[in-house]
Amino acid sequence: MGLTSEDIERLDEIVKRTRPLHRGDFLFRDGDRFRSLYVVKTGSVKTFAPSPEGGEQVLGFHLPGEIIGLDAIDKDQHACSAKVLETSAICEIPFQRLEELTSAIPSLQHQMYRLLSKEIGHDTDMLLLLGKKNAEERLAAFLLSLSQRLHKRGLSPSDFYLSMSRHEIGNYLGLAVETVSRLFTRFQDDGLMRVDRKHIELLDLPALEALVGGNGQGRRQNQQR
Amino acid sequence: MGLTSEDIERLDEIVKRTRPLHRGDFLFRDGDRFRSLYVVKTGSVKTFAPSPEGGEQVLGFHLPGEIIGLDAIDKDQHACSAKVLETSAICEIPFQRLEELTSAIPSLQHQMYRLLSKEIGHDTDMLLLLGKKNAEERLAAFLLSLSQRLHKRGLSPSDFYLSMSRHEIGNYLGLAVETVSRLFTRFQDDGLMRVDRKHIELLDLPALEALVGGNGQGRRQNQQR
DNA sequence: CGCGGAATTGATGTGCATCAACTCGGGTGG
DNA sequence: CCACCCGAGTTGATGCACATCAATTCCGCG
Repeated sequence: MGLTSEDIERLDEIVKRTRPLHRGDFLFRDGDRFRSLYVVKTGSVKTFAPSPEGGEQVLGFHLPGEIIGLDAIDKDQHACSAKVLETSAICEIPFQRLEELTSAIPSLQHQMYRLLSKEIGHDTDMLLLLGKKNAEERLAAFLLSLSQRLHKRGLSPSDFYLSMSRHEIGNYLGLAVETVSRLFTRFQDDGLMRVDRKHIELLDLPALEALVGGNGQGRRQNQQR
Repeated sequence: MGLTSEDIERLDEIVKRTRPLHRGDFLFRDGDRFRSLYVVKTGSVKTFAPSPEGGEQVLGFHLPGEIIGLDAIDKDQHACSAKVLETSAICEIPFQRLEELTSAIPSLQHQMYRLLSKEIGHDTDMLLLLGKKNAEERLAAFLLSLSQRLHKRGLSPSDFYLSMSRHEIGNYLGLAVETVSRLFTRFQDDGLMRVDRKHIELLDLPALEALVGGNGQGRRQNQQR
């Protein structure tokens, strides 16, 4: 990716390692001044924004290797909160230092642009999910997303623990808790997965993929031609 | 914003002015190699992505002053298409040239980060909209968004023409065409607005704002505490 | 002037939210 | 160490918002 080992070292120097955080801890809260980006090393974090009516919208679940806080650069202030879901190790990257560094290292600047751009791409995927998919497709997509992201980090793509509640999953996917619960049992009955409390085993990845995309007749699609 | 007039001039030099484009023209298509960002000077553009089932998801409508293509930086390839909705003037900014410039001008780099970050913020708003709002709130939010963006460009915030079809609005908001149509007539009956074909007059901005946020009892909210 | 797609309007169906009741674990304090 | 409690999760019954289906009207345009 065009970074020399010397570059990496310079980047490494500005990263702060923080001691492990625990379930319920906040990385930052909605309204806080923006100072740093955060990278999950181990564990998981959820981000969420308040909605006008007093509820909240879960914006994402962040797994190892993923970065948090990019949306706050614009207003120099966080518009969402980040809460740790389980004991986690998080690195902090002071943004101002990072900006100085990216000015000096073009390839690092390019990486930053890509990172920000990728985040936009993810959001786009979620828009498609929320705008056009039915409940079944949403949950399947969610499970596959977790699976793929864990796999990328060398973890099992088919056997893992959910660090978030059904309520949080439902909120994230725009579904009621009950719907999430029912779908878990349905998927299990159909032999697609095994569910025991927080423990998930995906038994038939291809079938889940077929559910998300190919759409063996899901929702009569929202009037797309 | 920290840019000297000399900086501006340098930026200006790399911008290409293109001759006016017309309804139906593409700025780029899904799959095209990424080369440039585009800025709408006058007119409007819609971006949309194919969905697996062959339909499409409208990702956004872009008005004067707004930038298009940021999501393509990551993969160096466009993941969506951009189609001109009405006769429009569009500027093209070759991204590679821009990157060279932002390397040299820290404050310009900062602006770029902010721009990308802001885009993420917009997407976040849409996620909240699609995940938590009912049809009425979505359409009200859509109208207010147009109103505010036009106003920012010195145009009337309460009297304008829609360059997109009801179908496209519905697609964007995750609603059926018929629902959009019915809501327009309902809003009109309630004295919130006047609708004549593509011509829109917003008669009661405060009431529309109340619909979006304050929620005088919209949908019994999706189980938020 | 007549065609065809866009928009409106009405009737009907349904996916999922909501309401309600019950179960299950896991943590706590006696 | 166990009885209790309480929030999380499951399961079932019901209702509603919005999609879908079906006509009809309305321009825009050749």
